[in-house]
Amino acid sequence: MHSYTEENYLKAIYRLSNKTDKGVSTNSIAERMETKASSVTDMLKKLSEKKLINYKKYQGVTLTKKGKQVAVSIIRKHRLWEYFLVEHLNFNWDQVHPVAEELEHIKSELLIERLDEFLNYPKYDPHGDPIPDKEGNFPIPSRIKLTEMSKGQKSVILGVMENAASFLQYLDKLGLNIGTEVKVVEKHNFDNSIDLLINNKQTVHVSHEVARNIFVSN
Amino acid sequence: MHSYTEENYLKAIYRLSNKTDKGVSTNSIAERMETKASSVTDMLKKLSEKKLINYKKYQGVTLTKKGKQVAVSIIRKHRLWEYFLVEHLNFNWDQVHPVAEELEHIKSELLIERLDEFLNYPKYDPHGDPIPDKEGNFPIPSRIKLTEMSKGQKSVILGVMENAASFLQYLDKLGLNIGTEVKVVEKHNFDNSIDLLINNKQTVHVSHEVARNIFVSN
DNA sequence: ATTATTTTTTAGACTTATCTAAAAATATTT
DNA sequence: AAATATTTTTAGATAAGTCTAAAAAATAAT
Repeated sequence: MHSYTEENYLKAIYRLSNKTDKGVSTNSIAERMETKASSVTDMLKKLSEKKLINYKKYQGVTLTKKGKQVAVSIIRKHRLWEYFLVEHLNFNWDQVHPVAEELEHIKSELLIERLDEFLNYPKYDPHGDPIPDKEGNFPIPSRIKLTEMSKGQKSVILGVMENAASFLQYLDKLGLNIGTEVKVVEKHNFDNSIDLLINNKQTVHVSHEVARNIFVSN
Repeated sequence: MHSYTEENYLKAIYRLSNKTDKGVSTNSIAERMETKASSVTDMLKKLSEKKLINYKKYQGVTLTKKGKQVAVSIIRKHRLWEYFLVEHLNFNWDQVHPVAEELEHIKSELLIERLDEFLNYPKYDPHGDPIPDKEGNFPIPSRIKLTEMSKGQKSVILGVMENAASFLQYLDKLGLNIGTEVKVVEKHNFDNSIDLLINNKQTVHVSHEVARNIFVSN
């Protein structure tokens, strides 16, 4: 069907598409895939021939319906496996990504349906990212960035934008996890950092950079 | 580390080694891998350079200690995944092989250790094949072929030698599964077929070809 | 022990995905 | 708008794994 590599390109293009409404540039793909622009161009031609992307030279690319379907199905597999690893094999949330990166390419349809059933159709992965269903529909998330909360407001952490292990470990250290209750005690204008009261117990200080990578319930 | 393809060659050589005490021939590998002898030769050179096999031109190959370790670890992963698929995802025993064939190449050490723990350290896969432990040691099997049973003897089915889906489905139809109690009612000399009483209920007739692919407890 | 057959290896070509270096197109600056 | 800089594409090479066709070695047959 599609090669491991093709699937990874489609996934990368999908992710980048969500950040702009224009076409995705060759360089941005190269950067994300940690490869060279010339390699990207070669692959774009191939994906275009397979009708997985819309591609005109120098114009940037968008996914076709078919391409989007493939991308979403890979993301679905990735997140279901992450959920499995954390819930059943006792992985930490900062350990699952590289393993799921491999598991997401296992081909069997039956496997992923049965896994979904076994896990009881989870809606969010361990990082709080939404898991699309079999038809490719995402659960409607009602969440805002932590930076958008106002002073005195209370909320619950739903997920993160950045999945790097180092970031997740830092959050663990601060005591910030999925489900943690937070209240904005103070917002500092000079650097946009925030003082948070967590679970009505201790207070922690988070930088703007950290806060903008955390989603809370709305 | 080792490529998907290298791992498959090592697995094939390991399996073939168990059938002869001489070195494994190029042609036999080619047949098993459904590839051409010339491709096999190329790969043998590569595996030899990596010290995974002992190879001298025209002589046939054997696995080195290192090569055997890799092969056994792949088999371990394959069988643990098969067990998972049948026990937790409700796969039938004739559906698991192709999926496990992919899953066995997932690299994470932690994954397979945790999976083993989650499954409660099973000793046999759904086909009755022994699962080596982390150190590569197989459980000592005490089993004989169904063809070796004598008239009147009672026993329990422990496993099969042939894993083709069509064969497994045929066994299902006959009512023969892992754990099924069988008693040899009659052995027919002219074609070596056997009449079996299963679970003290119905009697079935199995050909020599079928019987020699079934393992029973000793 | 020579010939014939089978097995195995070599040589050269193809495919997929990658790279470097250079050319072409687009964007930015003055 | 001309010059400069950036982005993207092309051309040609490389590595892994495969293939066909032919050569070399080993085995079997007369």
